[in-house]
Amino acid sequence: MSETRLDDAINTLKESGVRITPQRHAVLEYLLNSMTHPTADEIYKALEGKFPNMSVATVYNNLRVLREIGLVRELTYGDSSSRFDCNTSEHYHIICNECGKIVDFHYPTLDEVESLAEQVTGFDVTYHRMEIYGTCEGCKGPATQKH
Amino acid sequence: MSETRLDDAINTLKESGVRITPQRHAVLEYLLNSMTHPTADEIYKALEGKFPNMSVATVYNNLRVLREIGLVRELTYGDSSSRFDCNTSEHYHIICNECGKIVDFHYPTLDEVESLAEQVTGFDVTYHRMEIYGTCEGCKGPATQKH
DNA sequence: TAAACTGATTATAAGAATTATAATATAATA
DNA sequence: TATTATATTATAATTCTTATAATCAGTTTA
Repeated sequence: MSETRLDDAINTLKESGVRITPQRHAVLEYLLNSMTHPTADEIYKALEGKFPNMSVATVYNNLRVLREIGLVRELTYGDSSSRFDCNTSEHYHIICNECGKIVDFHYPTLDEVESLAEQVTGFDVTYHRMEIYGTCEGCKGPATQKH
Repeated sequence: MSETRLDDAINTLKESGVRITPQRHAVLEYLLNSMTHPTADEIYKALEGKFPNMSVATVYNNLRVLREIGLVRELTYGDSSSRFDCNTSEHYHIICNECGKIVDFHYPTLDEVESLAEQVTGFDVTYHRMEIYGTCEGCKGPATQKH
């Protein structure tokens, strides 16, 4: 479905003079098709079958390269490891404090906040992030809590 | 200036049945008087002089206790280590991507977003976080970039 | 006051996530 | 093809955080 997005991303890579290696291509493709904001380790495990010799360092290196070009955004939630997201379509996240589930939440982009922040602080604003925390329906249940 | 806030916080500790040890008191006081959202290590280094025998684990333990009571909020920004904040007055943060500087940014709480999120997702919302990212005035300068 | 109990601190080790290093391999260019 | 530059791999090192066990301090009870 998102062939265009992948092509666009690869064009961006080419324009940046970054080589498109099989591993790099796979990391990018996996991120584009993934809706779950994976961690580096999850990406590594997912591509292990296709690239049995791939190192975890390669995943981190490629994520860094993709982030530097602006194709990928690194997000740190409460848990220990970073999560990675292709920052194409704007949306927010709501996160369950009990089970860690992450659900997309569509809401108009808070442009007003950004522009006011620029005026007040003198920063050049590039983006913002917002997460909502709470308890998901599954974890709200009577005695069925945690773990 | 913020004697009242410290007293309030200590009362909360007492009501929760948590012992008020010198180390715990010091961590709490440091956080209340600090405007910089320090990391655990920064707190440790700041109190090292007063408590030469204090362990880093003590700082982490106390931060966890204070967080569980609700006196302290743990924030994970882009960098590697968590930062801690006394979540008394509601405000947002704007963060410089170049130098990591964090500036408070006052804006009306986004209650509307929370209530809409509850309706749409079925979560029980407890709180939200929003951070704005950009380049601060100091880092915007001509060739004076990074580090 | 003494003894017992609970919780806190310390020192240390262990764990996990990420980054750095050096050697090898691959791709691009002349 | 030869040369050069970049990527990958394997491994080690760092950093942040948590777990463990022993010691210590404060509180309660007899």
